[in-house]
Amino acid sequence: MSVSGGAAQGGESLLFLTDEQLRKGIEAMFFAYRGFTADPDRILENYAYGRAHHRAIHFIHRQPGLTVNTLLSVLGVTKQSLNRVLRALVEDGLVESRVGRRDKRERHLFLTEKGAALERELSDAQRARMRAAYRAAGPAAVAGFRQVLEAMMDPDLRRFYQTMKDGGA
Amino acid sequence: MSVSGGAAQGGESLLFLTDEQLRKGIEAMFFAYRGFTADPDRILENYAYGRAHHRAIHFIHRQPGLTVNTLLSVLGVTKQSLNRVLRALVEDGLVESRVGRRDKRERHLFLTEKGAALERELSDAQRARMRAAYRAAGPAAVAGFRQVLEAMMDPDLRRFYQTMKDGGA
DNA sequence: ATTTTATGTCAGCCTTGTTGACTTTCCAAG
DNA sequence: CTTGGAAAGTCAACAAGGCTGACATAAAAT
Repeated sequence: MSVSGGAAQGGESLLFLTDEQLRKGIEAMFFAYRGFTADPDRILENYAYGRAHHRAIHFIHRQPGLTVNTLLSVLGVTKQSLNRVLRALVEDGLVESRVGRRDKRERHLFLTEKGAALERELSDAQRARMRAAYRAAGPAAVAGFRQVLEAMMDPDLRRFYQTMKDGGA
Repeated sequence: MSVSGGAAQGGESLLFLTDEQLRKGIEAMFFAYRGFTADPDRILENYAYGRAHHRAIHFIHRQPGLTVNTLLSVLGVTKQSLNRVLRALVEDGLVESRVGRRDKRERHLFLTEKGAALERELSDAQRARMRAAYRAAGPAAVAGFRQVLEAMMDPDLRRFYQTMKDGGA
């Protein structure tokens, strides 16, 4: 139940590790994620796309030329599921799929200008909320926010997240 | 695109508000949320339940006796969608639905012992990851984490979140 | 008493996830 | 040069969990 005791422990109180605090953290994640996706979701309704399309567009923008297989593991869905989404985006002219030069089995994905425009619209909205939250909380809180989130990721994804740390492709 | 300039601003640098930093925050949310749901999802596979059941169970545990309508707005789904989930949980004997005493239109929801057991199994797993992340990041980071998440919520949900701040019902 | 509102249920549809089976393309090893 | 296997794509069928619309019943309001 409570964290190895409950009262103050060493030099630092460990009260932030109580079940109650952890529960609040869980709920905070849940509610915040709702807010996090709300604005893009509203925009996507105007096109005939969903969250799945948004995610694909986001990472193609972030790493132009990434392969389908890479995108698959980043998104954590099956190729069949991604394929449906990708096909729609290619047909609609938002994404270009180029056969690999070295390995022609691979398809490298790029946003077209039209795709980039939608990406901008979506990420502008999402960043606006993020910016407001960051500004309200301040730089120290933001650092903590990032630290906790990183610690929460699965190791594989954390590695991926960190390699694309501060630059697109 | 950078934040109102880019260089240091007032007393504090505003570099944490650049588009790059915001993008990293967005990705951190995405990857962390995957980790956040991974453990419960694995457990739920053993029963025939999904994330939707988990969410219902979580909030019924947190506020025993809450009405269907309240749960509806907390979860942000339609009553029809919730109904399907709730019906399964009631039929399987995890949730009890009692007619309201004052207003007999309302149904008040409670976990049975069986429901409470599943709740424990799920939240133990989720809290274990949360605890590890909290411990790794430290109390100051956790405070920041919570601050940013709160700032990211829609106002209505933030109010709800805060009212059930530090005690179930 | 009748109408209106709140609540919950049922039926049917859509998106997006899943598995499984199969083909095509192509690299690389025998 | 042939063959084995990886990468990619396709088709089909299905499940979870969103949605809307129609409807039943209880409570409240007129």
